[in-house]
Parts: sequence; structure tokens; C-alpha cells
Amino acid sequence: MSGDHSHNEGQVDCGSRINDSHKHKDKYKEHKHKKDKEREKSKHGNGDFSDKKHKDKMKHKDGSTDKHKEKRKEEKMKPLDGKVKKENGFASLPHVKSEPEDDAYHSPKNNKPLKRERDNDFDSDFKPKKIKTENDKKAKKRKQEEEDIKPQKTKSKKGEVADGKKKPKQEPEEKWKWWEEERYTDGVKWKFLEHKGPVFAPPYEPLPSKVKFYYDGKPMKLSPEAEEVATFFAKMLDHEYTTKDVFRKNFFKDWRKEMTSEEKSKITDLKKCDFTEMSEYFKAQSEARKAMTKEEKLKIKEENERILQQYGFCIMDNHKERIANFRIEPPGLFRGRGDHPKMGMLKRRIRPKDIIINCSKDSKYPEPPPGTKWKEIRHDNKVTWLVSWTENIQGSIKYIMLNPSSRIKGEKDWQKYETARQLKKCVDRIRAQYREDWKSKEMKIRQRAVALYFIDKLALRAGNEKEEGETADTVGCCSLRVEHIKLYPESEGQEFVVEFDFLGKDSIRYYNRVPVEKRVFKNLQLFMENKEPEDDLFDRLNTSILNKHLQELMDGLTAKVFRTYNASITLQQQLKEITNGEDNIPAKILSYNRANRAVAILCNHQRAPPKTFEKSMQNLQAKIDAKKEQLSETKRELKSAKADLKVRRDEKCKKLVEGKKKAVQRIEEQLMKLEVQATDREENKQIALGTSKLNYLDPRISVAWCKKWGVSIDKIYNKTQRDKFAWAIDMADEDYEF
DNA sequence: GACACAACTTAGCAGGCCAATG
DNA sequence: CATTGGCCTGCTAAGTTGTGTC
Repeated sequence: MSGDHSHNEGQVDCGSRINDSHKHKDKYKEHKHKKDKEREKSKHGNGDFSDKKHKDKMKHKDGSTDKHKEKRKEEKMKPLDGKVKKENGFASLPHVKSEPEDDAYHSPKNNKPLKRERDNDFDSDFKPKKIKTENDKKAKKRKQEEEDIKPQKTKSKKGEVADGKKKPKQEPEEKWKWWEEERYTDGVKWKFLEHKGPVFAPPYEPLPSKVKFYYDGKPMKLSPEAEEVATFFAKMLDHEYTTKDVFRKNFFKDWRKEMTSEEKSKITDLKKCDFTEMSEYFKAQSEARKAMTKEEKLKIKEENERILQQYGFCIMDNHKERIANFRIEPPGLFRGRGDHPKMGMLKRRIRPKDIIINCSKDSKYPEPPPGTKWKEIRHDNKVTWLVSWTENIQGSIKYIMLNPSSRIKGEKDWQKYETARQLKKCVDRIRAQYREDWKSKEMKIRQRAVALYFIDKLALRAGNEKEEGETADTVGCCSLRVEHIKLYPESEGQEFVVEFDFLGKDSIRYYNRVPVEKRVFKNLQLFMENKEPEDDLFDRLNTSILNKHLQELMDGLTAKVFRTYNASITLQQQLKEITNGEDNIPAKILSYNRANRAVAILCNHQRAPPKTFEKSMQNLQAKIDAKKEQLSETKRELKSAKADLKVRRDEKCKKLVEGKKKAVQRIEEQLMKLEVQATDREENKQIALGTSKLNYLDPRISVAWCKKWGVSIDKIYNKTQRDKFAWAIDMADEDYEF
């Protein structure tokens, strides 16, 4: 079947929009009908593709997928029923409700053996076996939690707190090395979880009456609800998108929903709305904020710190862990990335009754604000989130989860890199396989093989199908359309060149011209035969088919593993290749950044050139020129000092020469540093290094590199990054091989 | 297999903060 | 001491993957 966009539409999802009114639902239905029609149409368009029948033949070729599934399920279930409770004695933990209000956290006091076992025979080759079942021996080893990891506050009773004997609250207690402990292997994510719930957005503060909104030139007092939404628009007035039709249309429609009936009947044209006074007011406010005194700023900082201390941490399995996003997203106007059909829609304010709390049964539950209720409190230890709510733009669920430095995120991250290392071991086999599949009789298999080749060679994303009209039109590998590639049998002296030009995730453009193997080229020609530009290139393929196949090739293998693998292996290779032992530290760091950059380019991690780029570049160049001037000046001085020394061979002259020599050296070093900086910055203009550093590069490669070349780790990772990669920093030595 | 839904990772950007600089 | 500029952090959108149901 052809894969034009209609392909995507089956997914249109009425039911998921929990918060939508009935009216809405009806609308969605209509939409769906329309799409069905489109699909019908497209079927006729390209239904004549030769091996349609193969498709069915191929279904469940071997049934192994199902087997796998079942196995996993079985193993997941087992421990939950019996073991979990038994092992950690969690269910019998005492309740802590009686604790005084202001105590931040309460660990289970009686210290049931909650600590996950320290793995003595720890095997540095982490085995990412998600299906491994915890055996009894290991389970027994789980031992008691050390006192010192608990938050200090919890430990001290009121009296102690009062007499000030308590240690400072953020005392860097010995860092917990979770990576030296046994992992959960049964789908359980935690056994004890206690937290304070989310922090809600501050309530709306109505504008002072002197700040007026004008309609059709006349001042008009808005109801608080309508006024709030109006302020959202006013705050964005300087942005280009308030001029976009879609944005304005969506905004106006949602704004009208908040209006009283009088307002609604009066305000019928957005063009007649004048928000400038409101806009000015907010600008003034932000100026005022900037102009605040130190004391005022400090006060705000302290208040934020207080909130952080109160809400920013949770207790998970007896360890205090930092929460990533404990603040609920404030209401505002939705601005998607790229050409988003929903830009400008109102993002609703989230209330307690929208919130689902997830925590231990035996924890002290978070309190909803006075006079309110949570939507639900549940106790699901198979998930990692603490709080969730459904967002009203796409109807998707949002979560509050832990910081990347937490055990639960760290383990997963570590596992991700281990899976990528697994791929390293069998990537040759897999490559041989897909090359073989380029010749397959079955179209489906050929498409799968060519797509996989792209994912491997070009680090493309999998490319799920998307609902048309719900999001910006972006694609990944499996959802590429004919219009996104051009074939050149010959171009610029190269044979079989494919030109890619499409919008990927976040509507970032992917543009690349690559020579491919002849077979790939021929296959692409075949896939494109008799298709319209808007038809799917891989009409027999989707991410689910692809990933099922990958799963069969290697346990845990999915499309995104290739990105991780190729990114990490590229970094390692590049570092080996371009690091020069003779170089000084800044030059070595430049080499690192260049290796990092090679990865960022591979993964197409782009950024908008910083607004101040040109200027700051000029400044840097000026500095370099000044430094050069200084250098030649000092060199001249050295020369004359030397000349002096020849004439009058006294101590003073000798010292002067030495001094000047050192100065020259120092300045040369400074100059080099500046030049390196300039090169680095220039090369980095449109490339974002952060994303790959944070998500794709096995941190142990970087740690090993630092150790090998005597570069301090904080030259490569800032504080946050060091926290996130603490496991890697602790365990990798200079010989680490990805 | 299609779909709905859930959970979790990956992504770029804005704006605040803070250190370097004049 | 004020200014500047670059880095960091927080934010939240936009992906991928997995699972359950029909």
C-alpha cells in the first residue's frame, strides 16, 4: 500500500483526549472519516506494487517474536507476586505519618533490609539483561541501609534540630555508589518512594487597573479569566509567531472560550485587540526585576532554595534523590517547534484534581493544597514517575521524574551504553546481513535492509508515523517520503549519490549528499517507481517491523541503538586519531571538542548561531591581535636584554633575560590558547555539542581519555554532567574500551 | 497488524547567573 | 564597580519504544 501520509492516519486517536469535550470528540470523528477517504484514494494510486502478497506470507515467519514476548512477560510477573514483598519487607514498613510536618523526609525507620545488594563479584561487563530474574541468593544479600545516607533532617528529632547540633543540611554525605550494587531485574523500579508532590504554578495575579486593554480603540475591562489568557499573548507580542495566521487563529479560538458571553459578543476580531499597554507593563516588570537590589535578589534565591529543599527531593529506596522537574508547567500559549498546526493554543492551568500521585503505600503521601484533592494516588512500582498529568494540547501524559544523577536514570543510561557495546560485537554480522537482504525477493525485506543501512550509516532516527494535523510535518528513516530524496547516478565525480533533504525531529533540517552502494541506489529507484512525491519511500516498512527484526538480530537491539553505537564508536576512533600527546592541555581539549563535533555532525545536532556570534568573534579576534602585538613587543625586549647581557655580564641582566624569556613563553601560550579558542568557536557556530555529549557518548570513553592524557575531567564535563556521569567517572580507567 | 496508550529518552532554546574584563 | 558575554540550567516539546487489546 502506498505510504503517503494517509498511512499515518489510522492512528488518529479520539479516546486519548481525556479532557476534551464531547464537541471535540465529534470533530475528531469527522477528521477520521476524512482520512479514511484519503487512504482509500491512495490505495488506488499505488496499490499495484508487485509483491503485495508477500506481505501476508511474511507475517509471523517464525513466531519467535511472540515467544520472546511471552518469556519476558512471564519473568516480569513472577517476582512481583511473591518475591518483591517478601524480599524487601516493604509492605510491612512502618508508616511515618506521625512525623512532624516540617520534617522533610522520613525514611522507613526500622530499616528493613532495603538496600540493594552490594555486588561483590561485580562484573565490569554490565549485562543488560532486562529479563534476568533475581535469584534467591542475591536477594538475601540485600542488606540494611546505612544511616548516613538518609537526609540529616530525618535523623534528628526535634530537640536536636533546635540545639543546632545538626550538620548543615546539604553536607555532602558520602556519595552513594549505586553502580556497585545489584540492580532490580524484574521490572520493579523501586520498593519505597516518598515525595512531597508537585509545586504548582503561582495563581494568576490580575493586572493593576491602570494597565488597560483596548478593543477597537476603546478601553475594555476583561474578566480575570479572559485577561489572563490575554496576558499570555501580550507577553509574546515581540515574537514573530504572534504574526502567524495559525498562531493567531488558534489563540483567538481558545481565548474566546475563556471569555464571558458579553466579552465573546464584543471581541470578534483579533486585529482590533490592542495589547500594547499590557506588553509594556510586562517589559517594565522584567526591567524592575533586573534592577532589584542584591538583597531582594538574594531573598528570592533563598526562597527558591527553600522550595527546592522541600519539593526537589524524594526518598527512593532509602536514598534521597533529586527530582528533575518538580514544578508543574505553568499555563500559557503553546508554541510547538517548526510549522506546528497547534501553535497558539491555550495550554491549560494544571490543578490538583488533574494530578496523579505515585508513591509507596507505606510512605507519607503528599498533601494536595488546602481545599483540593488529587485525581488519584497510586502505588505503581513498575514505573519511575512520581507525578503525572494529562496535557491538553496533544492529550499526552506529562511526568515528574528523577534527575539524571539518580540511580534510576543512571542505571538505565549505563545499560543503554552496554547495549550499544553489545552491538559493537555483532555489527559486522548485522551489516553483512542487511547487505545480503538488499537482494531479497521480498520488497519488504529490501526496504527494511535499505532503511537499516541509512540508520546505520547516517545515524537517522527510526521515524515513527505521525498523525497529520496534530504535529509539524517531520520525518525519520521509516517515514521518509519520495520527495525527501533525490537520486543522482553521477554527481560531482561520484557515482550513486543520494541527496537527503527533510525536516527531522524538532523540525531541524537534515541535508546531506552521500554516495551509496550501487545496490542501494538501484533499490531506491525501485522503491520510488510509480509513486507520487508525497508517498512513503518505504511503503512496506514501519518502525515496529524494523524493531521486531532488530530484536531478532540481537537482544535489546532497536533502531536508536545504532545512533548510540555509531556516536560512541566515532568519538573513540576520533580521539585515538587526533589526540596528540605532545599538545598542551588546551590543544588536547580542542581535539576532544573536534571529536565531539564529528559526532554532533553525524547526528545532525544543530543550533541556531548565537545571536551575538559575529560580535563575539570579532572581539576574540581583536584580543588575538592585541596578544600578537604584545608578543612581538616582548620579543623585542628580550632581544635587547640579550644584547645588554652580552655587553654587561652582570646578574641583573641575566635575570632580565630569564624574565623576558619566560614572558615570551607565557604570552605565546596565551596566544595559542586564544587561537585555539577561536578555531573551536568558529567550527562550532552551528553545531550543538551538548546533545551528543549528554545522550550518545559513552561517558567512560571521555573519562578514559581524560585519565590517559592527564586532562582534568571538569574540562570536559561541568558539574551537572559530572553528577550525571558519576558512575562512569568512578568506574572507568584509562584503558577503557567502548 | 492496527491502534491506543503509557513511559521514558532526546532535543533545542531562553534567560538567568556568574566570572572575566575593563 | 559596572558591563559583558558565555555557560548552565530549566523548560518542555518531540521523539522512540513497549505493551495491551481487538
